[in-house]
Amino acid sequence: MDSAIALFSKRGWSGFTIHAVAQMSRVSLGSLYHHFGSMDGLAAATWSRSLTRLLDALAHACASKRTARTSVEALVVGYLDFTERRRPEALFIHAASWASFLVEHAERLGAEKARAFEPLLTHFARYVAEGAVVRASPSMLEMLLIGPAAETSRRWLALDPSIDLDEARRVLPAATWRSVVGR
Amino acid sequence: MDSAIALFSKRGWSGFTIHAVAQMSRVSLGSLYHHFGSMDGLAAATWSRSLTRLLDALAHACASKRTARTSVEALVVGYLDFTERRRPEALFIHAASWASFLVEHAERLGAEKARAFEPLLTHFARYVAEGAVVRASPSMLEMLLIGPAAETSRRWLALDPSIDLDEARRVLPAATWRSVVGR
DNA sequence: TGTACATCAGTGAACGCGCGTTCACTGATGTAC
DNA sequence: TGTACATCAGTGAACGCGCGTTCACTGATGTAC
Repeated sequence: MDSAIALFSKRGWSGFTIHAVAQMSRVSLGSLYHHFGSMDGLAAATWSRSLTRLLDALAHACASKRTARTSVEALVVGYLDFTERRRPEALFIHAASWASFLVEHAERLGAEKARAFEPLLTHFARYVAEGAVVRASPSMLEMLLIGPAAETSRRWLALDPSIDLDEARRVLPAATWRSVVGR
Repeated sequence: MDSAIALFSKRGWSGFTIHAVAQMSRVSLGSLYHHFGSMDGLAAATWSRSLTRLLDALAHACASKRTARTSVEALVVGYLDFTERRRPEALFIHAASWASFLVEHAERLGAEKARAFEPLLTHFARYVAEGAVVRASPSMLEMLLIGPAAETSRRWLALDPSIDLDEARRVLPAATWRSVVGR
């Protein structure tokens, strides 16, 4: 899976083949098939592991915060930090959104995502109940919380030179907070 | 290009082949190569046309607005409307973000995007200068303005059942405005 | 207007590369009694 | 402890399908004089 991530990061989809993964990882083709079942299975497992790491990082960033505002700001900064520090994995998470293996393994991947997402849901549920953040469905709240950070990450990962993650860390946390503050 | 969009929308990347486009459009392979040069060229032209349509729709939605707030809200609603009404094209715009043809034709596509983006930049530049919206780089402002709407569109296009575009139209415009309002 | 030629638009069978996948196999480890 | 067998992990050459691309070609349109 490390090789798969590295290959995608270096060569994009065209370098993301099971032959290349076998060669780079020094694991035989047969062994890859023995453990992952198919190329799609390998891709799905890799994607799931990366997404879980992102969600764990976000949950960890919020866990110690005791107010709605500091939690929101930690979430945004955590997202940007993960993007910068784990670039290859962040890239794969975003780029694979429309790949066929996500559809084929949708139910299993969805369950794993839900499990990794649960701590964040619980953490923010309190602030929603208290009225500290806007009353909206969990999904809409999620869109507001991660929308700007996710879009910024995507542009940065796509090498857009006009995106500066340091500026994003200065501007986005407060702006995101303003967008979700209750009342 | 219509066939390319329709094929991608129906069958995803695996159905997006130049043979399939030739068959569906009843244009010969040779003719496609005569006009587009390659499969990548066809994909790039298709992507560019769709993105221009989106940006034109957004510019049109804002053009008649006379205040910062109504402009921001029209932009957000315009994005969501485009996603719903032109689903296949919106899907292709998002899904192609990490395709190889974008890298290969980066400079030409970048120039075309900049041209289509210009009216929006001009429209909002006034509000930035007046201090009606936050002082931040144009890129950061763009992330705040389209981030939540873009993320919502992506999830909806990926068939996430928890995303309701009508709720998004009620919640996101005001929230987005709060995130960018000056002072 | 006619003739000669150049350019452009379009055709589709054929090619060959690279990809995911298969499969008969080896060797190591676990289990029964 | 020894024997027989089953299961699991791992191997890599070989296969065949489907994809992007090529190319020799036809016919229509434009240009020169």
